[in-house]
Amino acid sequence: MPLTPLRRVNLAHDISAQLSQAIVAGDFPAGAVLSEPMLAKRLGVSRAPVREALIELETRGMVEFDERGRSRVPSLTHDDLVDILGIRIALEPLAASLAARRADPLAFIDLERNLDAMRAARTPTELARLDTAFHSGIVRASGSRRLHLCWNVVEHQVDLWLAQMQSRVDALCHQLRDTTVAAHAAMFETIRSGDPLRAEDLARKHLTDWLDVLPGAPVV
Amino acid sequence: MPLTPLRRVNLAHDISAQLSQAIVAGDFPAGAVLSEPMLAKRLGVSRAPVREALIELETRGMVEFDERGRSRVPSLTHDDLVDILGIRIALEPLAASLAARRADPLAFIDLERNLDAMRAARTPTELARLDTAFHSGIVRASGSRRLHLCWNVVEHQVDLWLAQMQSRVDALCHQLRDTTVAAHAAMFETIRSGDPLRAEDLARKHLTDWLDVLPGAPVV
DNA sequence: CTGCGGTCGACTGTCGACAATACCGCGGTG
DNA sequence: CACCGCGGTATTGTCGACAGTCGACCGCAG
Repeated sequence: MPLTPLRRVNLAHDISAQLSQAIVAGDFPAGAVLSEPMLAKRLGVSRAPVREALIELETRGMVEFDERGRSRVPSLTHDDLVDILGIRIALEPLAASLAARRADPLAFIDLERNLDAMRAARTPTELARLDTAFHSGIVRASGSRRLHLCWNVVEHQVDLWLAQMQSRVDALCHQLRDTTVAAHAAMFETIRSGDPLRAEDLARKHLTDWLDVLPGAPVV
Repeated sequence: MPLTPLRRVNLAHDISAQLSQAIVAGDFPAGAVLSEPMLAKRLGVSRAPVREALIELETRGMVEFDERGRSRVPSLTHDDLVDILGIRIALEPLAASLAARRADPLAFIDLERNLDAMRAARTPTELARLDTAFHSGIVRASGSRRLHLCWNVVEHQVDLWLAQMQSRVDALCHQLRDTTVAAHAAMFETIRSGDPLRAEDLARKHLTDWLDVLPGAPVV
């Protein structure tokens, strides 16, 4: 073991992650107010780290501050969804291209493991989670810290969307499961083979396919 | 007067803006440690809002936390610059396209004013600031809140870059001034005329031009 | 019954304080 | 002379507290 002694704890970071999960899990529905004392009490900590976590989530668009400083879970509309997808179509092909150029074997392990997990996944929720994780993996494989910062925004938005349209997503995932896995596998192979242009195209195609299929499933 | 009652103050937000400016102004060079007590003392506030501002800047990549929690100004390399430009080439054409589709007259006023200011600008620093502001204006004109969140990351990176390579940037700006103004004017006209495809192309071209000119000016 | 003012509770923004920890320089020791 | 331990200092992470403010609720006058 490399014995990499852990960095000092940071409650704010943990709280941020936990809050994300809670929101995605539907614990705080769209529009819900996240009051700091309430969260602090539930988490058994003081308000300071809670505030810091909320600020972090705000810059990623996972919570919104109203004019009075209260944080709420934003509610997404169908337009928001198209908006998010547009940004993904801009960013992810770049990530795939960079990943293919970089060819980081460590990242490949992650991606491959994700593919296996996806083939074995049972519940649609699990499937959706793995789908997002795969795309995250590609961004990480790109090796661009800044692209990753941007992606953080997008990822949280996607998570939000998954939380708010769970039923639709479940249906779609079930329906598109094989297609998705095949598309991911193709992207992975192309990236591993070191073909940036084709990887870029595949990533774009994979996302625009979603754009095509979504209007057929009008959201809420 | 419309009497538009002001939202409650938030020191953290102001501090964040002021810190950005200070870093860009070269007050804190790359690698400098931004200790919370020092900043709090200089700003005449307590550490709490300073911490919150630092967290916000961290999610935008304008400061980095080391393993011990200290925040530092990141130092950018030439690779980082190419990286940033790559992301801009991914995001800004999308912004231009959306802006053309949206055609928000209010945003147009901003852009036009910026163009005028740019034509009248004297110092290269002023020119660089206006250049970034123009691109920000296009992102704002796109009307996409999420795109704006992503852009925040990029903008701060560009600011950092401007701060750290000031001499090069000054020289380039002076040299490219007319070209830049012309490109901006063309983009503005295209967006106002409501031609998304052409706006997208122009934005991409404007940025890839930079990509071409930069290797000729090796950084540092 | 309706509209108004006053009061109560809750929440945010900010502050100062405390424990824990890592760095720096110094003195002692082999 | 080199090395190790040690205290002082600075900084972070966290906490509890306080003021200001806003919304909700209630009683009262018209």
